[in-house]
Amino acid sequence: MDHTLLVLGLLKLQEMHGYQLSDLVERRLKYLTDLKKPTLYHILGKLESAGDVTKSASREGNRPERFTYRLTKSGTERFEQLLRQNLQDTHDTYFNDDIGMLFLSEIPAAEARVFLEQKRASIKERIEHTVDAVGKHSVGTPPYYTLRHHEMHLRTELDWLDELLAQMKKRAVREDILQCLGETNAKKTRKKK
Amino acid sequence: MDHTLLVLGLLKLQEMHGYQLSDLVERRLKYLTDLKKPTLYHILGKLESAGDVTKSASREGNRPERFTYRLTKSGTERFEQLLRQNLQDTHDTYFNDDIGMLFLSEIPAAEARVFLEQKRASIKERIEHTVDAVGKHSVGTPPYYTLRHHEMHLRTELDWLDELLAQMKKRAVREDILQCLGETNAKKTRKKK
DNA sequence: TATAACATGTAACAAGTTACATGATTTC
DNA sequence: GAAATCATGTAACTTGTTACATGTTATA
Repeated sequence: MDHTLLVLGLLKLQEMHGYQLSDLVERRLKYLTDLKKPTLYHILGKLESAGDVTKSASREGNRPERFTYRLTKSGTERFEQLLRQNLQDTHDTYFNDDIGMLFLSEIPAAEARVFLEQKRASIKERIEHTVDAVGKHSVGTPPYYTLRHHEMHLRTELDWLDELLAQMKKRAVREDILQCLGETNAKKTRKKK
Repeated sequence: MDHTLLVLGLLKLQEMHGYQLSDLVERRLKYLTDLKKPTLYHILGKLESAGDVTKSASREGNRPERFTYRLTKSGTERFEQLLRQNLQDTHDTYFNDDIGMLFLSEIPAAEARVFLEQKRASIKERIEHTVDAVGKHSVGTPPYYTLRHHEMHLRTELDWLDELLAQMKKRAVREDILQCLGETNAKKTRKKK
């Protein structure tokens, strides 16, 4: 994940201290990434030693000291470069669910159905939360678009599960995974080039 | 990613040597994960010292030695436990694209449109490849379901990009990202609990 | 005869996680 | 007076990546 880009981008919008950044990510952007506090502080430390951000201390009363991070010129350049890179790259997305699904025929069909139904219910719940969040944003803002993105993929997840469950009612999931995956034991068929 | 589950599962289907496993993953399952050879050998090493697989050497002629890995009883148990865990867990999926999208208004609209059009083209290509691959599998096999899953998400990606591009023609992407994300600078509104 | 495929790894590094450590202030 | 929130980090660990190292055999 492009955590460095995220941190640079947020600091470009506004200077912030670490906790504030972390809070923003954990509350408002948790559908985007799961950046943990120690990872964030680690990134901030690296950005600082690279000269992309500056750190200035301030204290209110007797509270712990706060360090406000501010983008430097080099940080702004770095941000723009990483942003263009991110927008140009094609990112593969992998679903951890698929790994389990690949071996679905290794457990009894009845048990599998229970798991899938549970998954379905939990996705339905998430969709509702996401729809609520989308409704709070006005069309045309970047957070709206990314939230909408998230919502669309959750709906696809639901559609896929429904397709799978419907087909499981008609036929069992077949067990010959390896054969389906093609020749693996036999000498590979040379690709005629 | 649940790479350990994947390796255990494949070895449960058939004993294999490292290169064979790696080849299978890279050729047939590259839509599922991007497991690299050194990572695979590392996982095999750990499984071996945990007693989940056994390693037996064999040699054909003067070729480099091959080590065939075979699941042990404890490995089979471990597999079943990890599989049930995977099927029950709700996995968050994050899209690296979203991080760039969040800052779309930080570059000129015309440039952004070019990037998005490129992304659209590359996704269209992938869909075609995936449809081809789906067609080669028969319905009811696990690889069919996971490939179909992949295809559906790619189509959603295309739909989303089209929605975004259509709206960008009507209105500019707004720049007030922080305001959209809510109060960050002001004292947080305490949630009334 | 060169390159692709077969076959296995190590070493150094980068990224990220979990648990721990510390201490103040505000709200219930 | 306890719990949540504010605020910052470190240390140890896990996971994964890139580059390197080595050598054989089959195909173009």
